[in-house]
Amino acid sequence: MAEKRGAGRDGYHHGDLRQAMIDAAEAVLAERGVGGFTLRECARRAGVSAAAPAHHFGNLAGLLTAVATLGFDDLSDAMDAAAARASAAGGCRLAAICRAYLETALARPGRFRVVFGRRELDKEDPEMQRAGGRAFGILVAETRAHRAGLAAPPPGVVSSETARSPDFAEILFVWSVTHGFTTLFIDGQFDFLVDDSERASMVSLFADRLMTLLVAALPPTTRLANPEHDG
Amino acid sequence: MAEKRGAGRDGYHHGDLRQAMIDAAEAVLAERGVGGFTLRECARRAGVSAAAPAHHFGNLAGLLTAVATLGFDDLSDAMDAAAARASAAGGCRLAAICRAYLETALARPGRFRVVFGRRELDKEDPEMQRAGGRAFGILVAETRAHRAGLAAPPPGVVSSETARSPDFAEILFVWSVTHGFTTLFIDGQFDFLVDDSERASMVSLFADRLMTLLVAALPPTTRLANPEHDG
DNA sequence: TGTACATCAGTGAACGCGCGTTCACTGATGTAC
DNA sequence: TGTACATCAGTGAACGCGCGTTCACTGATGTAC
Repeated sequence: MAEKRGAGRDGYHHGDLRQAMIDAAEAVLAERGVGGFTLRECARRAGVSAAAPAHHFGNLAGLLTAVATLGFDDLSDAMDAAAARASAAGGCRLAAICRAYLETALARPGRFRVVFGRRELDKEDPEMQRAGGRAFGILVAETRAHRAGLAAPPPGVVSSETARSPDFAEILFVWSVTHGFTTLFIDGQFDFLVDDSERASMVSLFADRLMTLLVAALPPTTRLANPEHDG
Repeated sequence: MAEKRGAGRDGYHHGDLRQAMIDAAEAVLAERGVGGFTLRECARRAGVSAAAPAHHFGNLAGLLTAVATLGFDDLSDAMDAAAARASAAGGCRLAAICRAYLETALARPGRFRVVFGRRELDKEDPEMQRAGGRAFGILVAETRAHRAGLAAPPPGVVSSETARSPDFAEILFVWSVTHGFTTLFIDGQFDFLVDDSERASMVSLFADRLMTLLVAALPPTTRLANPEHDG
């Protein structure tokens, strides 16, 4: 568990400590969760002194921000891939991206909690802002395309005025169902309802039924896409 | 902020340290959130040594469990009251309890996070189990009554077999939307979309629209209440 | 009405812990000449 | 091809902190007789 080696390991310099720290962070998150996450423990696993990470991340928030950025991009990648698969199979893209959101979180709950949780991140970090905007943009675009009856969203439709758009409530609705189920599940709220052996099959079963309800709930856009609004 | 006095304060014995600790815990949660919550800080605010709380709560988890129990009962009380008000006004009870859930969380986000978060609670505590079951029971009963077109749920209908009932997905759906919106909101995920001054009005506006979508999404029960199932 | 005594609910000091960060330092590398 | 030197990315020790919990203790109360 020590002895992570980068390409240029020479006994003194690590070679790729930045990546090694991020890998270690993932492992710590998986084993101990966000609450047990510490800089020193990550440094220990990367086989490096407690002071070394400061050269790469500045401080704890810097490392967490890097993890959150990865987490956002993971969500986006998973959603994009799921949407493409759904299109190819003639399925519902919106249900597919919601399910991808859930599954990404289940695969790495610790990382998911860094992304959406309460530990201090560097909110101004441009990489993280980009990654967050990308993920949100997918959700917005797919929700709109679904309501408009389009096979897939055209590129580049998401504006920064989303919060004032007439379909903001529908977007939040989709996000809320998906995020709510995900959060309740990974935080163990269903544990008292279903025993361990059934939990995995429960996700699969209920995720499908939830997505069906969700998709059915969304009223289609009443006019053609791109109406004049906000006049 | 020190000098909390119970009925029997005598300079040595506190009188009602148990209640004072819970009050202090609420204040700490409000100011610092779950992450900054410590036993010592609560003891300080209650004006008592760090060792004193052990006589009442055993340990940190004991205090958190007491707070979570209160949190559950708060949710239940708010939902019950909202449902009664909705009935009296001829409104939708289900939308009313969901909105009450949201508003209870917004009023005390720290406490809400203790209830649904990741800090260690004593899961075996019978009072907390009772309170949790009560809150969940309201959600289940109101969802069923709504789908069945009843004006209000009959008393005592919630069985422990909820997870196997045919309407479990609908129940989880209602919970997910409500919990998801609540969580996203209190964890600041909408901050980048809406500025501070607009946030309060946003809750009010979108909560209504979300509840409308949610209620519209629920298919009515196809048969009369209480079909034979699970045979 | 008095008194011995058990019990309860505090005190304050201490234990041992791990944390994030800073600091002066040093080993290794790359570059200018 | 050799060498001085700046820069980068490590080290290890230390700082100061606050935490949860334990421990022997003690002040106050209530109860049995």
